[in-house]
Amino acid sequence: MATGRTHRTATRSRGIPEATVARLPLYLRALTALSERSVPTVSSEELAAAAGVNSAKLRKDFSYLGSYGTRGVGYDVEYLVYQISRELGLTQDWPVVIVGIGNLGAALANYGGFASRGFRVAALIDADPAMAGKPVAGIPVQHTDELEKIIDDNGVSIGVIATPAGAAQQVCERLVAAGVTSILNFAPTVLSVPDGVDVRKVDLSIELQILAFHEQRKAGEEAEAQAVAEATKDSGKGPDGDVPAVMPA
Amino acid sequence: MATGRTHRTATRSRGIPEATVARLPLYLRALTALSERSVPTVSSEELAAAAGVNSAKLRKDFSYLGSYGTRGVGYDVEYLVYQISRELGLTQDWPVVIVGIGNLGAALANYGGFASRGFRVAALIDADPAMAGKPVAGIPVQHTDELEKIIDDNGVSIGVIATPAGAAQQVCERLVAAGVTSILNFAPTVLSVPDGVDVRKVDLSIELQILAFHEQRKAGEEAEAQAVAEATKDSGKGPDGDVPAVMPA
DNA sequence: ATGTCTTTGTGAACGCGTGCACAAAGATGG
DNA sequence: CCATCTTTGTGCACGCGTTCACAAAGACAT
Repeated sequence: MATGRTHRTATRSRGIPEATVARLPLYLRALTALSERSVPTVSSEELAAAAGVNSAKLRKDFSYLGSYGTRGVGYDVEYLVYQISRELGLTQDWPVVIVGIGNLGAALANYGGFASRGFRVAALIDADPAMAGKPVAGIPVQHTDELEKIIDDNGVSIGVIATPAGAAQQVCERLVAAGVTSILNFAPTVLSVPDGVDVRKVDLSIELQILAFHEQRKAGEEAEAQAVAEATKDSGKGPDGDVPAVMPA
Repeated sequence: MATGRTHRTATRSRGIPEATVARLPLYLRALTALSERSVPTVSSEELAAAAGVNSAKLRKDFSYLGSYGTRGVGYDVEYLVYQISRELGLTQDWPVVIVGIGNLGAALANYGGFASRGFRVAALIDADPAMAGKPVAGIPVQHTDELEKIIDDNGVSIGVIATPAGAAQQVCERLVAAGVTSILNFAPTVLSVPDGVDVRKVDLSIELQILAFHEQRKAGEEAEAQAVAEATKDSGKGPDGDVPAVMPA
């Protein structure tokens, strides 16, 4: 979240590092799967494999929460599920509004992963009057005019923005003014928000571009000389395809 | 296990830090906006503000690419757009397949951000025979049986998985076997892939859970004493509000 | 009870990323 | 041509996150 201001206050929060917080949901998911298979206990090694992380990292992560394991045995699955859920605040109900019911907004509204983890879609909001009243995922879409009232009535503190980029900042400001303090932004824009408001960004285009970078590098390692020759038509920059160390000024 | 370290050959890549690569698309977007407004040059300070990052960080990021700025002036917008595009591999065409045309898959297919950045949706693939032939975003959906042929015919190296969690690993293996080496995974599962294959994950549920954590903490800072008193009914846990260190099992 | 075996919890080292602060580079004006 | 002013490029220090490696803790068998 490079968006707004410093989240320094958030980092220091409670001794739990941000990186650890980001992994807790991962552990929780793996643990829930184990729980459904009625597995009573699990070792750090096994759980780490299921979550796709290093076992030492997992143990250190858990150590921030407390000593919930038993040496020689492992972790009690049910107990750990509860502890992590509580730590993440999932034992309470989080009403969420989704603003912008296009393709993506509709997909989010239909996404089952929300309801199963303490999140409840309190309302769907769209600026298009033609959408108003139309049910999406069983919930009637409401017009943007109602935004403030909806937030207030439902005590919503988490908002999801799935509008076009042009509308995102304005929607963001209205959400914040109405009392929302956490925003999940799918619009390809940098949102600026006041201190105390958390913004997380999900950007499909950026993820693909990062993949493309690595993909290009992989391809370049094979047919490298060819690519360099191709790029040499440049101004004074010359071939930079692979020269790793020094760069010509 | 001697040195069970099979991953991270990618990190060292070309001297460009991973964190920098992740920001390049951000800069590129800001630069493109400037380009459309016909702004000829931009200083690191201005561009950093537009991208929502620190200006020193931006300059350091660019320094990994080369010396593309002019002291006392700033950066030439067009030139920088080109350089970053090239660095990210966006000057070439990347055919992409999307597997799993549910709500999310359809949203992705309709997402304009792909086409505008060198990505081309080569095919939509779904396991449901009823979907076959049905056009989504103007592209007819094809059945999973065709997967290998599609990948091969189009030279696809990037795949997007938008299937249910249960199908993701299997789809992943087929994609990889067919020649895909970069995967963007929207299914809430940990994919295991052979070395040399890059996976990036986008998980809506996890993002929300991270927000919930911060939101809970924010709420807890106000009515903290009350929450602690409430939680004291626990086993041996006692007040967890701020005692991070020792802890009886 | 005692020894062995398994697995946790963590101290310490290391590497990466960030931000400061400044010298070098170049533009601009006289 | 020289002085001044702007802005880049980067050396350096610091803090966070990751990983190793091992002692402590407990289960379990004898």
